[in-house]
Amino acid sequence: MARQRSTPATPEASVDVQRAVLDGALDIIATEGAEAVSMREVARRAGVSHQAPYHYFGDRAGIFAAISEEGFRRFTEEFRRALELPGDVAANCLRAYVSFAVAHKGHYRVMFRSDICGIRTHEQTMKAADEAFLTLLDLAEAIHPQRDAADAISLPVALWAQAHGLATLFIDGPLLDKLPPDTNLDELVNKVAQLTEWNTK
Amino acid sequence: MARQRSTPATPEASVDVQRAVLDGALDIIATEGAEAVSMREVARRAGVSHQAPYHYFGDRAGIFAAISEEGFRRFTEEFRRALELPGDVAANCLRAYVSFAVAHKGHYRVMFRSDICGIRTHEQTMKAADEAFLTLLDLAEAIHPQRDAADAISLPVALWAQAHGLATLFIDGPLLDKLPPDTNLDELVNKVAQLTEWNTK
DNA sequence: AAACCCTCTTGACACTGTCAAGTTCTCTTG
DNA sequence: CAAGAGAACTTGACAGTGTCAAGAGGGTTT
Repeated sequence: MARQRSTPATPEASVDVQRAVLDGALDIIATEGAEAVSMREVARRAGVSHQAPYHYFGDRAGIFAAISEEGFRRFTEEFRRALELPGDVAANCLRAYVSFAVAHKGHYRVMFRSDICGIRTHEQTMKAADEAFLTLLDLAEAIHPQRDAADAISLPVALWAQAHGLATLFIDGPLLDKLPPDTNLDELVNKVAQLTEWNTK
Repeated sequence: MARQRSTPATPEASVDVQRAVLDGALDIIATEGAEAVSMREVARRAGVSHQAPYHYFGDRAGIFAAISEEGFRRFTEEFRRALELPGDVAANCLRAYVSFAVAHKGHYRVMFRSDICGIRTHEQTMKAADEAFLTLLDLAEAIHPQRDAADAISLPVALWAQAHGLATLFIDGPLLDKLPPDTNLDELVNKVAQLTEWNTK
């Protein structure tokens, strides 16, 4: 009655454990919030001892860092796809951004919480975040290619703020309580996109 | 050597304890993040037993709810002042919004974290949040008074998203790491305000 | 004087993150 | 093919945590 796993120490199984730990954590984050994640609970859900997660992730922050990294990678992928879609690139990207956040609530909730994942100490996570930031610069470039080189940052920041604000308000904020219950979120995002004009004079 | 407080059971002293608990919590939130708040640590900082905070706030979420409520009240006050300033009302309010968030980091970090303060169970906090939301509607009205009654929500949402996004990126996000180190944040907010035009056709 | 409440305190419990020290398997090296 | 190395865990312990329960002491009311 020592253990349930049939092939415990193979590399294949270890990936399973790693994945199970992350999935367990993501599930808790999405349903109960990041605070509710405990090393022992994710270990329990993964069917391993309370110390197994430490082997892969070092500490609690390590789990969040891994989730953050994965989130930024997937985000970059999806955002790049939206960048290449025909039509209004700003609206397409805003939609993609918010869709990602809503669909990957667990990831998104962690991605911008540097307080819990100690991003500065996890190089891979930082690199993934940088990569994501580059796609944002590409969007700004696509919207307004010949803008002032001396102020290359205002438009990306404005774009990011709008998208990030919308996303966090949808996920965590008290916004949803204020909306009429039959509100279509996709439509609302579209309207916000139509409402916004970037003054590129 | 039973206790240090000279007048323990007077109402005046009780306000002190309440305030000390909140201030201790706010200090921790602003410097280390909300996760780092522990009932016992705030009690220790306030110089009371580990159960005293429970008397006033019920549980951990109660402390966050009280902070959130206080935050929304102060926010409403400051935002209303900005609404009545002469000049570009949208720019004034965006500045006021971001200033509030940066100056009251501890409060702001909690105000939009319904996961940790269980806002739905704290009526006073909800009311304060509603009040704040109303000021936002007033801003939308000031920007574009005769807008379509059937879509009264898009512009407030768009405004809120921009301000909230900017604020959270400044406070918690990885944005600051991406900016040139000599960036003036006030100026950046101004530029974003100038860059934005609300398509009110 | 008695009852009562407000403002706390002390004590206990199950649970948490994490350090330390095994244990069991697989894979490489001699 | 034996031996050692290392990966992938496990069990055990510790201090710290949130919170329930049961007071204790003063002020006010009756």
